[in-house]
Amino acid sequence: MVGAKTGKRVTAADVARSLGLSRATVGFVLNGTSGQRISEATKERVLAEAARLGYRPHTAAQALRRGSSKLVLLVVPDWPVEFSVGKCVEEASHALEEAGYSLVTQTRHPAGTARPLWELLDPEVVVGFTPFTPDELTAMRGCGVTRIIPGSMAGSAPPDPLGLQDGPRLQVEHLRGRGHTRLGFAATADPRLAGLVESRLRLAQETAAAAGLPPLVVRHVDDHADAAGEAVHGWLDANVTGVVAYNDESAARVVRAAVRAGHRVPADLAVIGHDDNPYTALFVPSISSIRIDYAGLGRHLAALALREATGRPLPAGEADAAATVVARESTEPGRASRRP
Amino acid sequence: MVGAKTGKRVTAADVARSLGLSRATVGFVLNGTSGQRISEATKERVLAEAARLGYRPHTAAQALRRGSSKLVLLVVPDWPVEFSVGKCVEEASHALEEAGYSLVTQTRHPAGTARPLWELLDPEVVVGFTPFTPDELTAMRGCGVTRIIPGSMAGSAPPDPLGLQDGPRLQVEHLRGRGHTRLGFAATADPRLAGLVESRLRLAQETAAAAGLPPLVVRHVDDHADAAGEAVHGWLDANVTGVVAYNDESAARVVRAAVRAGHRVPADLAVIGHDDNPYTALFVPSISSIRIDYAGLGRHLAALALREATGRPLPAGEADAAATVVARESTEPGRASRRP
DNA sequence: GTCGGGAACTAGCACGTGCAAGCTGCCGTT
DNA sequence: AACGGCAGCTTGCACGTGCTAGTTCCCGAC
Repeated sequence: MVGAKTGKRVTAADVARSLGLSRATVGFVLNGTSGQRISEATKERVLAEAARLGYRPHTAAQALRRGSSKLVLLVVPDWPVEFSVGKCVEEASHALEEAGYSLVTQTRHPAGTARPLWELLDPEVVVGFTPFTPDELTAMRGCGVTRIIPGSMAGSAPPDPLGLQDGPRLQVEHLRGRGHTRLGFAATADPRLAGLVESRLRLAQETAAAAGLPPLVVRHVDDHADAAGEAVHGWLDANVTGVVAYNDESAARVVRAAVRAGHRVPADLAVIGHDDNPYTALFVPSISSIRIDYAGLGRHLAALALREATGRPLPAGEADAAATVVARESTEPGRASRRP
Repeated sequence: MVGAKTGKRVTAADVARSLGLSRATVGFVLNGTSGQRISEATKERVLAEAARLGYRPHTAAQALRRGSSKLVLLVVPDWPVEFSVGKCVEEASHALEEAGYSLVTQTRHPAGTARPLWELLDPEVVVGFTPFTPDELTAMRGCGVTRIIPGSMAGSAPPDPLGLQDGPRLQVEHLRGRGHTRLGFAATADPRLAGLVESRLRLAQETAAAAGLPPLVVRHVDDHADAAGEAVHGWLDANVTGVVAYNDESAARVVRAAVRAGHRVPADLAVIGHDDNPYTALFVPSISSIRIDYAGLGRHLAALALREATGRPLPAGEADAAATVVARESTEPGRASRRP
């Protein structure tokens, strides 16, 4: 920290000069370059002096010299980002750090007026929570970004390697396992979430179709004051007994409307949410949900990025437990189907 | 885009070689360097060829050469980040872009295991939504970051230049203007929000004290199932007639509990929230709140950062309208104070 | 003719780093 | 004594850019 006084940056040359060594030696020690013969005494002197002067490698110079920025860019959608996503990011950057990489996140805005960060950070890998549009892909390629996750749709790789598609599948299978065959889907009308709603609905429909169930009856639960009440009414009229909700908030709207209308949850209508919002456990009845293992997802994302950047293979058996069902009262099987 | 085929980066030297010019000329044209005599024809040729080859300046090389990264780092707290904060970021990065700067955001995690970005991006300015801890400040200084907003507490500058402190002040003044003198404060028990709750409460208490009002009666509204109900009861027992809520969710809990207990809002208890969540308008009664002009806040942050980085002064009269009261039914004055 | 002067452009350094290739002793072997 | 080998270091280039200090060339003035 001594050099900090001057305001000038402390370079490796400063360390070398201060010790009467050459810059190369200092570089070898600081990088731990293999195939070099440096005496233990010199190594220690260099490290001590670097610490004393408060040396910090100049990232730009490193990036220039080695041609790679050691950066991974994570593009986060413009959803209401809950704590859990933060956890995912935290975990991912921690895992990347161990490999010498750093994570920068950018929120993708619908307006999209701001210049994307991949233009100026030239990251080695760009990771998106959701697939990129063709426009974005060509833009990235034009900026020299070649490693992109999820990969181009040209390959036959599954479009969603992040385990996010497991949620809707688990919701449907959970209800089916509880004996429900006619299902509803509770959607939100928030336009900002339209893409995600669409995506989750599609996955749910696919799962239902694959299981031989009829298509889910879709209702919006928040486009006007009593939307949820009408939705519940509509579902019961259509003999729907189980509702897959877009997320926990939608699920809560359904549960509240059903209870207020004098129906029993889950006896008349079972409901399962998504995201395992802390509040779901507090409801009466408590609401079943899908818990995403965001920490695990973060590690998985980091592993994917590292494989892309360094070629190191994925650690085995990590991605499977990304989503799990948290069964609570709102889908409890034991409750007899009776009206008060 | 022609050069993109090779996979190699297109440099200014490539453009120069392709035109039979020197690299310096190309540099002058691309940077619009003043004090240089370049013929109009050459300028056009250079620009056209650069575009044709898909030239993109190497950011790391630029940063190395000019010694500045043209980056501004925005440190966002680990709150549940709503859409509105995204809007703020979007607006700020747009404003910075016009000055040639770019915005990178980092979410500050409580665990803090990940290495902070200011170490490796060396941004010219670091902007925080909330003041930095002394530890963070010294860490930044050690990394060569000298321009920090909010500035060090050593100076007597107001600790919150971001206009965020206006919210609690406006809440108290709004209720006082409606004739309420004994006020309550509805806090959340979420430990992750403790710092922010503390901050808003302190500002509210200061405003109340300055206005000659007694201290606000603080109650948590979500630390157990009927916390809000008990809070309402407690407030009414203490002759509280107006409640300042930490945020809109707290406000909603208070309103719901009050209505369920048969009280009138706002006649028996007026409530004002904070953040102007879209749902507040949908409640019955609709809930008054504080609207933060996030777009304006973003522009203000950008202006602050630019002043710090370039010395250009702040555009006048921007920061004043950061927070405004949105008056709705939950604080409506006309409703006579009567019980049914 | 030559000479000043300006328009138009170029040579080349510096930024801080990573690393390939080379250089200097010293020691053991023949 | 000559020599090979090796530990331990150094010299020096390259990365792509911004910019200062030139250089060349042409044209008009004397």
